[in-house]
Amino acid sequence: MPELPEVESVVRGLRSPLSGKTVKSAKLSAPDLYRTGSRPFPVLKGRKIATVERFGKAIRVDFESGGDVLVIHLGMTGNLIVEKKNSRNSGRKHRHAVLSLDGGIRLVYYDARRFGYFWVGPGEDLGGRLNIGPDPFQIRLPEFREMLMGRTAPIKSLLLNQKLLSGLGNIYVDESLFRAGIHPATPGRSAAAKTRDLLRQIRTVLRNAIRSGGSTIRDYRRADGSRGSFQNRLMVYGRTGQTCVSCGEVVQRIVLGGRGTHFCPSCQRGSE
DNA sequence: AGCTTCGCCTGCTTGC
DNA sequence: TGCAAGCAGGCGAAGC
Repeated sequence: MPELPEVESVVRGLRSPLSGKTVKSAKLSAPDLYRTGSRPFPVLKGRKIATVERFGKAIRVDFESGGDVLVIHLGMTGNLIVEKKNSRNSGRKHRHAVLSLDGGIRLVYYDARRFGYFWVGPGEDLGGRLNIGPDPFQIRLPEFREMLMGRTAPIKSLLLNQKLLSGLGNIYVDESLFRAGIHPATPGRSAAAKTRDLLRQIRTVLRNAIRSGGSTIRDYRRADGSRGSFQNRLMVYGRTGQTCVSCGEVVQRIVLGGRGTHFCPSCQRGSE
C-alpha cells in the first residue's frame, strides 16, 4: 500500500537513473489504467526527462521541453521498477506499462490489482485536475485546523481524504492517531483542538518511515526492487490482539469508513 | 455540500 | 486436501 513514505522512497530511487533520459517508446498495455482525461501514453516518445517528484501519493515526471507531464499512481499493489535491458524479470506477471529509455534502461510498471493509474496532461494546477490536496509537509497549521473544523466525519476518514490532505493512507493514519492519542472515530471538529500535536505527529511518523524506506507489508518495493523496513516499527497497524507498546493494553481493530482501523483503547480515548 | 457505501481487481488467508 | 468465501484497500461514483 504505497503511501507518502513509500512513494517518496520510489521517487528518490528513480531520480538518478531517469533524469536526462530520453523516452524511446512508451507502451501501456492495460488501457483501463488510464485515468479519465489522460492523453495517450505514446505522446511521450522522444521527450527527455527533467525531474521526478512526488505529488501526494502520486509520482510526477516533468520533461525538459515542458508541456505535458506524466503522472503515475501506484494504487495498492503497483511497483515501478528500473530494469536493465536483459532483466530477469521478463517473465513476471502483471506487467502493464513499459517506458523504454536510452542507455538500455526501462521503467516497468507491475500491478497485480490494477488500482493504479497513468495520466498524461498539462502540469499546471495538477492538484485541481487530479483532485489532490496539499500534503502534510506543505499544509500550514491554520489550514489544517480549518480543514477539520465543523466536520462531523471521523478524523480517520478526513485524514484519508486525498482532496483535503494528500499522502496518508491506512497505515500512517492509524500510526499518526495513535501517536497523537486520538481515537480514530473522533469527529473532526472535536479533534480540532489537538491539531498542532496531530500535525506534528503525522510529520514525525512520515519522516521516520521515509528514513526506513517505507513499509513493505506485502507488495511494495523500491525502484531498485528492495524492501522498506518501517513495517517493523509500526505501533498499532497490523498489531491487532498484541499489547500496546506504550501501555500494555490490547490493540483493537474496528472497521471505520470501510477501512480496517487499529488503535489502543487506552491510549486513544474519547470518540464523542 | 458532507458523509457513507459500493465496486473495481486479484492473490492470499480462512473455514468448512 | 480442495474449494469457495472472506479479506485487503485507493479512489471515484453513486446514494442519502
